[in-house]
Amino acid sequence: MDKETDGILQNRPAARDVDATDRKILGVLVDDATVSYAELGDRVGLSPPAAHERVKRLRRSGTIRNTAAIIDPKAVRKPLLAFVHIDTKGWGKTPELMAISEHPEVEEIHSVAGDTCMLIKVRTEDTRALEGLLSRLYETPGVTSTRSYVVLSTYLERPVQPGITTEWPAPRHMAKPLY
Amino acid sequence: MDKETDGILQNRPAARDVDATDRKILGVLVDDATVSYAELGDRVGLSPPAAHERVKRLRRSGTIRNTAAIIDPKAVRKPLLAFVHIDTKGWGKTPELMAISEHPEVEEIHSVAGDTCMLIKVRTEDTRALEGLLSRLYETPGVTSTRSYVVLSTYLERPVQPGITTEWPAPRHMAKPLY
DNA sequence: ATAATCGCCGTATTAAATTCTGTATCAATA
DNA sequence: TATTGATACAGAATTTAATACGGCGATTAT
Repeated sequence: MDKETDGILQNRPAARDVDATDRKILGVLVDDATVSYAELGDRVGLSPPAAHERVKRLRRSGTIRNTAAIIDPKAVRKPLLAFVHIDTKGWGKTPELMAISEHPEVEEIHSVAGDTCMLIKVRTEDTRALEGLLSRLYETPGVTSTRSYVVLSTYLERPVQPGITTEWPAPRHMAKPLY
Repeated sequence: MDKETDGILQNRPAARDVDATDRKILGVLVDDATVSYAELGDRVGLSPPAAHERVKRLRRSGTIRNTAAIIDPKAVRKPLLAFVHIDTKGWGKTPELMAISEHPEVEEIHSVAGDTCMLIKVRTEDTRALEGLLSRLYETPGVTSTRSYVVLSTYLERPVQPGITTEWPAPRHMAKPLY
């Protein structure tokens, strides 16, 4: 199918009403938006360019909001993401923190304001691997467990542009389910 | 984007796990599945054919369940559909039924088994037009209202192939929301 | 009646999808 | 360690589809 470069908020491209042919087109595209305009035209009784025109209009008018891939959540389930509080003897680049950061599962280490402990973000394949990692972490001299952590099972991570978290309304991809 | 003719239930095309690049691809396609493979490749750091291969695999493995148009329900709301019981003096092609069938809003007329009245299916733009039609119908000599009807507001009608209603499990388009 | 508009078709052109071939990389194996 | 096989990729070539364009018939407005 085509890629429409002109935005949705164009200067009002004649918002005709959705007729029977349009509904047939929508019925096809809801099922499978990867059909060619030739096949689409065949199914609804139009020539390829005519079908193309219809779809373009349906997109511009917002009747077709989007054309999106529908993802199987099970297939894209990501490994576990855990935020773990740990106690160390100090802050900064102490030997304990150096040792912790050696583990590839540890992605971030934060000094938490108003608290005497560190917060680390770790990512593992499953709970078993998470437990193994934590026990290994707690074996590090000077590191003690606070038994305070959050474990999340993420689906699909999406990059967030710097700054947009302060925008309002929220950017579209923040409002959509993360799969 | 492409149209995959080979079915999903192929003989197990190596269900590799979804890696970081796949997730990037999914992130793009969830937002907008109309991007070309060239642009998709650009965004995830692959050549167009490589991106194509990845997407093909994601489709075959079922990770990408479908690529569908997302429709604005408000834009495709259909006129009212009403099923109305009416009393007539008889069955068959009586003058009353002929008069009723003259109205273009009347799409079907049924003789109902085990009942002495008729069931007609009518379609109007809105409730106002529906009321007007009904009052006109009831003005027909020999036709009296039973004050029994059902009014539905449909979104998008989809043709149903003859016979499939007896199939099990139900065909996919029966299970999907009708917009 | 006449002009204007709209939606469509057929054709031509452009762009993208798809195929093909060679290559680098990694893993398993002799 | 060398070798084989499989995998994923890039680049070029080919096929197919998307898109632009011109003209026609029907409908609507003037």
